Order: sequence, then structure tokens, then C-alpha cells
Amino acid sequence: FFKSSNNQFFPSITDRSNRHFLLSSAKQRLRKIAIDPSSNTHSSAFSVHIPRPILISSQHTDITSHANQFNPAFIYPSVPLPCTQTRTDYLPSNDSQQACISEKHTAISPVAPIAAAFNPSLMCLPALFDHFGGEILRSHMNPAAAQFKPIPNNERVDLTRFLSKEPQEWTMGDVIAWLLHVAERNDIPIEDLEMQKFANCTGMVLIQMHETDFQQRDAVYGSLLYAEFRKLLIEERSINKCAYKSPERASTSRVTDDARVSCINNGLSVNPSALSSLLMSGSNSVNSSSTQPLDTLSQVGTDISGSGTFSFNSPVGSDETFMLRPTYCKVRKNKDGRPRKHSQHTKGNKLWEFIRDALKDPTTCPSVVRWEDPAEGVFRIVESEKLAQLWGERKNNQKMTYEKLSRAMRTYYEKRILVPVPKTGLYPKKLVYKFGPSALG
DNA sequence: GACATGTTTCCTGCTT
DNA sequence: GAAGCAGGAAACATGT
Repeated sequence: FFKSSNNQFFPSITDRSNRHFLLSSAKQRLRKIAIDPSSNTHSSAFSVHIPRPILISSQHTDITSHANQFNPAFIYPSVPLPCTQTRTDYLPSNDSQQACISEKHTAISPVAPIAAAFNPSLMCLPALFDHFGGEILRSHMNPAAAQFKPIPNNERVDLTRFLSKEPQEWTMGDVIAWLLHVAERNDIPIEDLEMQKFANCTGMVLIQMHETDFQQRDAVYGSLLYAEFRKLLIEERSINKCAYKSPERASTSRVTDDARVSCINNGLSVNPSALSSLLMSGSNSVNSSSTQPLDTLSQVGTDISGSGTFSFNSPVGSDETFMLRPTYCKVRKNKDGRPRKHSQHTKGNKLWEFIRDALKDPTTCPSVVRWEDPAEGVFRIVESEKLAQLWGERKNNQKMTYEKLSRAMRTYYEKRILVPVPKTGLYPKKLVYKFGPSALG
């Protein structure tokens, strides 16, 4: 199951630690069902009999058409046979409007939807939550929770995209992805986090929230989430202050200023003393008991000491843990010790990034490139000349060939962006490459 | 203008 | 023999 899931259901979850985290949670669920399917308290997580406040999208109905890629009967023969029924769901919202949707919904086993939720073509958070954690959505049945909107539906979320953005640019999906990372780093079962209560929050909203706002949304982990977000924000500020100011950064700073203005306009106070204590304590020791709005940090007029290497890295992993692992890279320094601005002419256009993106793009994966073992970062080039053609198009170079492309790829060995594929016989001998520990982003 | 980065181009020799 | 791999060397485009 683990092997199968890595290969078939998780290419869209590009972060290895996320895959393992979600998989291990899924395995625990499956184990509970296997032990006692009838009395399983979490069975409603997979049941279609309980009306749940989540908008059913067409992607949900697609689930069943893909679900047979993973047949739970091979593992748990006792699970119920497929059935078909109509369900009705409600979507409460802030203005008390309720969207009511009736849709033909096919349920197979309690297990298959989990696999379907992870299917690369179906990777969307609503599907994941709908079939993964009943409690996450069940709280919507509580009128007290009706003030919060449900998790945005119909949106496929890149679970690492938020890492390349600044918090104030986070979408609602990025916020959810961040919550998943926090849950993983702190060994919190995702169903224990009140994620749906953050579902209407963008990064800007989080910035303006007090600790009490976090606690109101999640009484148990609110303070932790608040502290994590503060820490992230401080580190982000630190990197910004250290880096040369590019037009993009300048733009970002303007957004931050707007946030601060908005914060002030909303009557939120700014306490310089709290800021001073933060500066005194350094970036790694945030006082989680502070109740100052997060954007007080934008008041910082001096540099904040810090390593610039804040990382979401899980303690688990080998030295070969590789690409896409959520991390903030060290700022490269010039000879004079100042951080260098990243080269612009290849920004977002590096060959390995192009290949990474091709591995995430269903139009090229698996027809042009495909994962051999996503957990190990091993991928295979299926159509070498086609890949070279696409790379040439990207670089406006009609003379690009696979020979040249492969030469460029071999330069990555020295930088550890690629590492030699183990000669274990597990993989084909040709056209197989492996991402290395320097493939970050 | 020197230098750094990230390729690109061409090449030889080797392996599959 | 074709395709791919490995790596040296030089050139190139772009940014600092």
C-alpha cells in the first residue's frame, strides 16, 4: 500500500514529508476500520449517510471513476461493497445563506475515497478533508461554528506553494497548506486541528489576527499556531531586511505597509514594547503568550538578528532528503558578506525547476516525464526529444536537443541538485535521474 | 569591466 | 549502430 500510494496517489503532493505524514495518518484510519468497521467512531468520515456541510464538486464525483486504481478489497476484504445513492449537502456561510446541492454521489468502500482523494488528478483539499477527517467537517453542524466558512472547494492546492510566497500573499489554500505543515512538524493529527475555521483566512487575515483570534478558532492549538506564524513572519522579515531590495520585494513591502494601515484602521493597537521584547529575544524565541497583532513586526525599523535559515524540515529524514522539502534556503552571500540577489535571467526558469514543474503538470507527466519513485526523488524521462523541445521553447532556443539538455543536467551533479541514481537494478539504466538535497524550492 | 551564475555548444570516449 | 552517459572546455546571456 505504501509503495503503491507513493507511486500512484502522491505525485501532486510534492513534499516528501507531507506524503509520509498523510500516509501514516491514512494508515492509522484504515487500521481502525479494519479492526472494527461497525463500531469505528470515525466511520462517518467516509460515510455518505451523514449530511456534511461541504459543497460537492464534480471532482468529488470523479473520485469513483478513479478509485478503482486502488482496490481496498485487496487489503481489507471485509469492507462494504460499492453502493450508489443521492446525497444532499449544505454550505453555511457568514451571511446565513445556505447553498443546497443535490448530486448523484457514488460511494464505494469506506477506504477507496481516501485513495481517490490523493489521486494526482483529484488532489484537492476538500476531497482530502471530506474523506479523511469527519471531525473537521462535523463541527459545521454546530451552530456556534457556523460563523466560519467551510474549506474552499474546487481548488487544487499545491501544498508547498506557500513556501515560495510571503505570508501576506498567501491565499486561503496556502493557509491550509501551512496548517498541514504545522500539524506535521508538531505531530498533531490533522483531524485535531480546527482547519475549517481558518478556511476563510488569507495570509493577510492571519497577519491581522491576535492570539485570541487564533485561540477562538482553535482552543487547543490556537496559541501554537499563532506562535508558529509569528516565527515564520519574523524570519521572513529577517530575510527581507538582509536581502537587496528588488522591485518584487519593494512591492511586497508596500503590501505589508497596506496591511499595517489596515491593521491600524481596524483599531488594532501596536505595542512597541512587545516589539522590543521580540527584538531582544531573537527570532528563535518568540513569546507565544503575546497578544499583539502579528503585523506589529512591520514596524521594525532595524534588522532582526537571525540565521535566515528557518526551516520546516522534519527531524526525520536522511541526508538525501531532497527537493521540495519545505525550507527557507540560506541567503547566498557576496564576497563582501552581503546577501546576493538571486540571478534574474533564469529566475523560475532553471532546467531542474522546469523538470520539476513538468513532473507536476498532467500534460507532461507521465507522457514526457514521470516519477519512478517520488519518495526518493527518482524520475524518468519518457520522451527525451519532446522534453528537449519543450525546454527549447521555454528558452526560445529551437536548436535545443536532448544531448544538450542532458549535458546541462549533468552539471547539476556537482551542485547536488541531481545525484547519481543508485545502481540497484530497481530503475531503468537510462533516462533516469534523481533529485538531490540541493533541489530546494 | 570583472565576475558569478546557469546554461549552451561541441567534443571525445565509453557503455548499454 | 543507435542512443545515452560522463565530463572537459569554451562560449554565451544575464545580472551583480
